[in-house]
Amino acid sequence: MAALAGAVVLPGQGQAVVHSVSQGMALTLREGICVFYDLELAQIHVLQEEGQEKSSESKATEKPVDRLRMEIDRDNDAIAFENNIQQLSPSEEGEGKKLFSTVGEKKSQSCKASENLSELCNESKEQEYATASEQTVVKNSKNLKFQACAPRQKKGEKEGFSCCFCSFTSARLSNLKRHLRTHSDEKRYLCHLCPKAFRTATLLHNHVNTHTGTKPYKCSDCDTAFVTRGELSRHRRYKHTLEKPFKCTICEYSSVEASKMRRHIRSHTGERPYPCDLCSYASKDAYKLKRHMLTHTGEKRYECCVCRARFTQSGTMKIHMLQKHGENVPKHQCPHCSTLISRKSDLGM
DNA sequence: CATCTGTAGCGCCCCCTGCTGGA
DNA sequence: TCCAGCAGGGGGCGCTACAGATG
Ligand SMILES: [Zn+2]
Ligand SMILES: [Zn+2]
Ligand SMILES: [Zn+2]
Ligand SMILES: [Zn+2]
Ligand SMILES: [Zn+2]
Repeated sequence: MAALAGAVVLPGQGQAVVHSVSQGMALTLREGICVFYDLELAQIHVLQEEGQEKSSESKATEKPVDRLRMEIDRDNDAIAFENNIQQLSPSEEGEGKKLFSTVGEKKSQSCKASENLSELCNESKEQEYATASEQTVVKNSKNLKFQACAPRQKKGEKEGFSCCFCSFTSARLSNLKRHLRTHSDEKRYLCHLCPKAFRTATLLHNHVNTHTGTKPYKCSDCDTAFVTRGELSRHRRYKHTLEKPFKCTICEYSSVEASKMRRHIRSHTGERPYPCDLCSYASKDAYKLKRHMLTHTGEKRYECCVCRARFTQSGTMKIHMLQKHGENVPKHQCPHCSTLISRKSDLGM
């Protein structure tokens, strides 16, 4: 298809990573379709804030903040555990705006903070490394607190158990208990191949599989395999079922992933949540900002394997390959004369 | 309780496209 | 005119974190 000049295989393109493409199979997305409603300002604002927060987080990559938040978390734990579970009236999500609203309220909680834990955890903590299959317990004083945290089911209202740290509610006590762990920094499942730690055995198992290359979930339609079921499911939607649950209400665009829809929505709103620290540029997309940063550093990650010329973007190098080193590279012919132009964009004048 | 199953989200990288300005 | 720089919109995947439901 398309693929300018066909699928030209570029011999070892510099440092570019070549991803294998897969193909696929069939499966049904059970749930309905999530519609992105017309830019309700409120929601957009939520998104925006979230985006900014994220951008600063991601580009900062420093830990100080996280450490700070972790400490705050610890304190909260200490305090909040007494108050414990509360009954909250959920009733949050409206039906349709669902996605946006969930997105909006999602990040909330300081749950995040507990995520960069692995790095902190693995430093000291006498960890007895677990084998791939089994796991050992890392001593963590926090456990005790949790044990003491006896959830109480409030009277009347909606029955269910609510978390006192966030808006989470569950009809099952067991799920609430499990949820509570997300507010702690405890990660008792240790990888024996790297310093990472996880909260659940499944998580560790999946992680270890990424080390070993074990991919239990094979696509029946194309032989591509994945570490998790979710990856396989997504792959099938992309390659085989073509299900795109997320629909834009402003245009015809639809996507397989919610994050793609959010990215797309920004093309409508013009929102640019990822500002550059060094200039006035701001991006709608985190990766675009990263790419932009290369213009400040001068880094040229892509090298032509033939002439060693270096380029800032993989696409630019690819074009270079075609124009300079490609045989029978189709040139674009000017519709008005017989001139052959190597670049379509140069046809414009 | 552990486990299965499915989703949410972030990140990474690629693709293609189109414009721009200097050589 | 050529060509590299560089931004916009989007596809596809890697991996982690969780929630609902079950045994
Ligand atoms: Zn497949
Ligand atoms: Zn590991
Ligand atoms: Zn749209
Ligand atoms: Zn900049
Ligand atoms: Zn070259």
